[in-house]
Amino acid sequence: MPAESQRLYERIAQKLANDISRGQYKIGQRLPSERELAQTFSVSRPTVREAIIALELDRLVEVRVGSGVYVTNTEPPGGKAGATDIGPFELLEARRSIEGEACALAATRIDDAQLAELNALLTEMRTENEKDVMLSEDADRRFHETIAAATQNSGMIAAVKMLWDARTRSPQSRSLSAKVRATGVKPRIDEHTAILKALRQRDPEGARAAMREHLTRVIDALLKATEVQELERARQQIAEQRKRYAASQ
Amino acid sequence: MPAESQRLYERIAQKLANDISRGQYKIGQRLPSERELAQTFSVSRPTVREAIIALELDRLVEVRVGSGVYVTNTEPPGGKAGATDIGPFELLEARRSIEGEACALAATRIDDAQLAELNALLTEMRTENEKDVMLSEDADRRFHETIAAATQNSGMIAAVKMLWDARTRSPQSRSLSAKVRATGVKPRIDEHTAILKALRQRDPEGARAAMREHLTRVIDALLKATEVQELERARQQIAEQRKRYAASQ
DNA sequence: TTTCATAATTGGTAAGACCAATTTCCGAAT
DNA sequence: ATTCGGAAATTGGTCTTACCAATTATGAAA
Repeated sequence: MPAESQRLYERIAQKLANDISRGQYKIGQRLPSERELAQTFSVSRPTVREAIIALELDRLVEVRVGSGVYVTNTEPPGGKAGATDIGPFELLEARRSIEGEACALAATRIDDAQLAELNALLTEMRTENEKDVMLSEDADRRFHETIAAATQNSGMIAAVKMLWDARTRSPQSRSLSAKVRATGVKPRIDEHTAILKALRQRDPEGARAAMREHLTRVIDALLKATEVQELERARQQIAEQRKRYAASQ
Repeated sequence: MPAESQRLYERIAQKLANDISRGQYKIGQRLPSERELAQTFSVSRPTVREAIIALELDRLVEVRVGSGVYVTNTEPPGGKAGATDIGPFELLEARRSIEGEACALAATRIDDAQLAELNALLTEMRTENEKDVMLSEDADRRFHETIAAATQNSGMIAAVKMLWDARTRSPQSRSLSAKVRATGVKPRIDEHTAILKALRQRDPEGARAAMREHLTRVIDALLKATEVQELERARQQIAEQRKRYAASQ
């Protein structure tokens, strides 16, 4: 019977997880006792225990000794947490909102060492801008992540990092940024300089504004680039049609 | 020994994980048999099995029936990717910044269905507030996540979700929120109502302000709660000292 | 040496028992 | 009638034993 199937406890765990996400058991509610579950599923208690441990490690349930097993979540956290593919414009809009706030927070807490690092990254971007675009983009990322670090808030740091990771991961964003690069748009030195200046002055509102301004311009550049791209695509399509039309004659 | 300790299988799993990351067992190598492990750790075989299942779910090992348990990784994948433990106050500060912006974005894009859902969640929070705190907290989370969803920006959605997941995951945050619950602080209906009102009016600035106000108040409540907690701890410590002093005479 | 069947090993599961923590509930005291 | 305390029932935690199935090792036969 067990053939090449998955293990018993995995099936039980999946059934229970389904029941939970299906609303059979709601958050805060108690599951049937291990003995009952064992009988219901016609398996032994150890197997039920193994399944419950699996659910517990997925933070779906929480066991309280002597009391029972309680539902704490309706779906596993890892479900699609880090794997979401975020579109380029969504990504930039989110960054404008989130990094704008991060920048405002950073302005009140950044220390001189971090300011110096930002300055160094700025010159790096300036010098690398010409020869190596990849290097310059890396400096760009480190610039933004240093600002996030300056907030001294691991939640903000994680959020910013997540967005940049998503950018790296997303095929759409990668190809788009390649296109933008091809159109000659490079990381904007002056905008980054404005951000650094506001941070130096410990000016939260100014820092936020500078960061939002910067990312707004990036969005605009991207829009323009995709416009060009769209035009190119349309032109090609027309040429295609023309050819077909000509061929059918 | 049984005290308030963690469960046996967790300790065994941790020992094994340590041995693995320590290089005691290298990648591809076979672990001792369940029976041997049971003997060396002086526990029963089911317990060893539970520990191995825990390692398996962390993708540290892979079990092959009839053959043995093999090491596949030297450290859990979630090492510090999404698993960062964010402190309660950091978390709330990050949420104030990020969800504030999310709320402002949502105000311009939220549709009537989502407004209705928010309203439903509000009444749910109100009615469940008295009887079941868990349910009411779940409604709270869904309220905030619905607002994030209303931004129609998967970057913002992912960021907000990440922070709430971090809260669920963090032992610190969990215990702290339990403490706060004990002091009688419940999800604030009126503050949520203010947020909903601003969203209804499609007022970005008002929505942002309402959300920030709400989370600022939560931070204040948490501060107060920890103060009380600290006071209690201090009081107990003094009583302890007094007792010892009296006893030594 | 190669091959193949048998034995030994290993994980998978079942069943039963006992312990400790928790909850429930009923009787006694107020 | 209400409240308080403790016993009993419930529940998860762990151990022990046993047997099955898959895999691997062994060794005898070709």
